[in-house]
Amino acid sequence: MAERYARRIPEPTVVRLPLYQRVLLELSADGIPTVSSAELANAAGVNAAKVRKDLSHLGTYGTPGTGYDVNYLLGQVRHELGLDQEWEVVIVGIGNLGHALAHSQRFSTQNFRTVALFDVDPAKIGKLVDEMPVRHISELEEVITDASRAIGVIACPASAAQDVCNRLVGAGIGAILNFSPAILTVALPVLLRQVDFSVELQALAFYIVHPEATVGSEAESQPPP
Amino acid sequence: MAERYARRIPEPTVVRLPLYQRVLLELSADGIPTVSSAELANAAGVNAAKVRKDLSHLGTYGTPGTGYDVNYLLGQVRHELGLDQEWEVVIVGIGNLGHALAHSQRFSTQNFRTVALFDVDPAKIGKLVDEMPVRHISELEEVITDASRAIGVIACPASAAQDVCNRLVGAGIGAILNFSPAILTVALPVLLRQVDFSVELQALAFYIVHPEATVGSEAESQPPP
DNA sequence: CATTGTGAACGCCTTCACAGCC
DNA sequence: GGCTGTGAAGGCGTTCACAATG
Repeated sequence: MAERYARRIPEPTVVRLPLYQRVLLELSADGIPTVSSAELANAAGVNAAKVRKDLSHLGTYGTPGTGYDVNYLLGQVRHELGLDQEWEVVIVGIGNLGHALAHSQRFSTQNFRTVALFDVDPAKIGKLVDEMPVRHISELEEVITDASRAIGVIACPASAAQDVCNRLVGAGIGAILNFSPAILTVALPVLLRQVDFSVELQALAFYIVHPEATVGSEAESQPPP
Repeated sequence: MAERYARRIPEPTVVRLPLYQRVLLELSADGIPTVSSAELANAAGVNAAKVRKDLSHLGTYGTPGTGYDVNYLLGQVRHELGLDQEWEVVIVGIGNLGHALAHSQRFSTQNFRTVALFDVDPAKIGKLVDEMPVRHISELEEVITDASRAIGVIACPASAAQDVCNRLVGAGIGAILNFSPAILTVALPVLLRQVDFSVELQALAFYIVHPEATVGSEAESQPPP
């Protein structure tokens, strides 16, 4: 089946697809054959209209009166997310966080495979983490095979992040996930996403200080009969 | 100076404030007295109009023709984020990630102070991590003093996350930062934010598979003379 | 004269609501 | 009858562009 052409999927939808995927995975494991948008919405913590609109971007996979076939929809969502192929991940910066990421089940499941660990600290190089040797960053280019389809994870201090980023880009990496609090600059064709713990913490503090600014919960509640 | 009343700040702005705060901190450390919205925007990786609109939500702190006074604006932003007071953080789940977070400089700087570590694993309890003993979750209530102003960090496996969440809410915690991939349900008055590595990874994979869906970079480029 | 603050225009996502289908 | 898919409406944040200002 060929790709449908050029439907652009809104980025908020892209970020919710992994949620749906996870819920569908559980439903599938439980042997549940179909879900309605309302059930899926409830499990994912969003509302039903959003689920239907989101899924409509992928195609017409639902059955009126019945809902969605769990396994079929799961396959479609996984295909859309590229989870039916394998992704190589390299982690740069094997401090506490890099260590945690390297161990993480979540990185290794879902067809993301950590293929290399890098650092600059001579004391760390050569050590085995999760049965993988920690290498010096300079070996980056040698280790990655299909760089344009590999994902680089930056878990080093902010001060080194831009340099690491440049090296990753230089090696032709396709996408970067940056866990450092540095604001990185990359040439446009390289994908870049940011995960920043302290931003989340500070946002929480803001909303504690400003309860009136809190936005309502998303999840749907039972409407009165 | 009393709070201005009931200006609601959009959540995208709230999330950008920590970015500005960080940039301003650096500028201040470098002894730079003023910034324009364009400079601040460039350093934060957003555009100038957004910076001005964001800051206008806090008040009228800029000077036409000059820009913003770095130290004054920094103080205002920090006040708005509640960073001029201290925040107690408890971490639940001292696996690799919890360990990393406990060690993290970022959690301890910025007036976020980790005050307790919890787990259920008897093998971990009593161990010292960062000079702090790991306690059993059952001690949660005893350890937290002003729970409503404390932030609970969930770093345990997804399977235990809802239970931990319930305990945190039961102890009267004010806000929760959830690093597990579980979708949590809480009573409304409790603030909840989610950080999910695998979602980010899957989003990156999506955009590698669908280059045409990529949204353009935010940063401003030099306009031609 | 550089730069802010902000109404207004715009674009985009969310929500509604219902026709259509099983 | 239950539920999907979707046009239309609505809401909200972003961007524009310019009058106001030190």
